[in-house]
Amino acid sequence: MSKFYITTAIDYVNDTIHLGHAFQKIATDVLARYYRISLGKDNVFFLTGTDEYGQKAEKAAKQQNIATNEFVKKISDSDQKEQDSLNISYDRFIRTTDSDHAEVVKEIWNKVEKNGDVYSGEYEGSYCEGCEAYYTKEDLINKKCPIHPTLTIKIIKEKNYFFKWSKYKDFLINYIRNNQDFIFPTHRAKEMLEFAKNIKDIPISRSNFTWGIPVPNDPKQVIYVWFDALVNYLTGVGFLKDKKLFNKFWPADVHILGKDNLRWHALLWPAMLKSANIELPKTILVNGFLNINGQKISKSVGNVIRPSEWVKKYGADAVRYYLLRYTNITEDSDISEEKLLQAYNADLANGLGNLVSRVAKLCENSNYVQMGSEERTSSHLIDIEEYSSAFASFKFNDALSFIWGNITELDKLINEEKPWELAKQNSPKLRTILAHAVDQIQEIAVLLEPFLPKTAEKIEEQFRGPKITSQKPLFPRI
RNA sequence: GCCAACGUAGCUCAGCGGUAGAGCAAUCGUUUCAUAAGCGAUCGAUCACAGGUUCGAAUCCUGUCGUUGGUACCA
Repeated sequence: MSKFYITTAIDYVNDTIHLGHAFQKIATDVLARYYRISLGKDNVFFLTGTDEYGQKAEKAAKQQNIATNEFVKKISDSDQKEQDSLNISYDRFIRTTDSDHAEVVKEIWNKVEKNGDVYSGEYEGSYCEGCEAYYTKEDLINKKCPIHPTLTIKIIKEKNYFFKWSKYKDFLINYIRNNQDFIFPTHRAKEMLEFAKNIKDIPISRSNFTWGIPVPNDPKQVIYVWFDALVNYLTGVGFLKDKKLFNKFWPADVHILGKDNLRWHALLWPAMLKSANIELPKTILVNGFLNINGQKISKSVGNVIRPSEWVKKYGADAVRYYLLRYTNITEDSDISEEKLLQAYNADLANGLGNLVSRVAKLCENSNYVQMGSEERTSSHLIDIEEYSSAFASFKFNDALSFIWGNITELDKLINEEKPWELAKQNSPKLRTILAHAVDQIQEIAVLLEPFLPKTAEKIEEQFRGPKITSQKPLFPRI
């Protein structure tokens, strides 16, 4: 692999992102930072952003009596602030309302249409005016909407443009079967294969609201949000604007997304790309959801926490650490502030922070001078098998366990060699032990870079030499 | 209802056919360079439950229960 293009899901702007979204952003950021080290900074592109069109956004804006474009900007800005608080190192924060995006969406629409995959049709469905949404017959209870049982369900016909999704049924099934790496974890691929068997054409335009990108040559219709949103992955790397950038980075190496929108990424997106004659992304990584204290994160439960709230209390690196160390990215995980605190004290304060303190103080007390502190060749260190294989299979918790194993080992070694006694005896062995300890600390710092960028930087600075001095604790005990 | 994943010590997870593992928490001991930190030891699991296959099953098969996801136009 010579380049790495990774994307997060773009978050829908009906509300600011919470810790659940942060989980995905942090994982993506760790991968981006890891590949920047191993492939070089210029060979990685990291895209994230906000998904802003659609009826829900329009409705939410109306409720708050704000112009829709102002409303979505407000949420998008606060999403970006949340990501920044976590030190997410995106190369572009895309908004689907960005002007270059609309151009790309229209271009894709035209390509798909030219390929004969767009046709005008009529969508007929059971419509609830309370929800402003269609229901399938199975969803209805006694032929009534489950949320508005007093209203009558109307059979509404809407003229729409349809995408010939069904045309790509066999292609999709074969593609998923023949490319085992396409959907990760693999049991999600099975889910998609089941669904693909019954794939039908879908309407990709709407006429009952206006907040969207207009259909080319038919301004009465707007493009369906998913058709618009997925295309952001092309816009983000300069599909029309910057051919050089696009050719370098496309196809995407990893799309990371929540399990709730897998279908669109695993089935609709590849069909759209195939129709437009554009190469398909390599891997779709499905992340699980976070629960807090065993409960779903939701407004109605009242347990929504913004990432920045935890960052304020514990620091970005602590939140990043906790969220990836005690979870499994592909599965649902349960988190709590109490467990975060436990991890903070046990691993960051007592483990990493204390080790850094004790080695620094030992160096300071013995007037240790770091000789020939040449730049660490980070990319070499990152080739450590146990570490890199964890990244290859997206096992962030394993990579972190490996680093903490190194921390424990160094602590043990210091206990055994007792450098403070060697200092009293003026033993020549002291220098050797300290040199080894400093070397190990530097290695640990490199391995930490993707996960705890700020902390790694502080450690690298502190141990660069020639003189190494004791500094304020990295993670004061709480 | 149907399809699928998951269910291993209080917690987070590893093991996926050959005498139950790690880290955290708890308890005890020990060191003093360090953030009342470190290190060692102990405690702690009929591997969801019930059958089956096998010389042997946490590991394969069947069923039951529980959790979660999907079951199309919802971001």
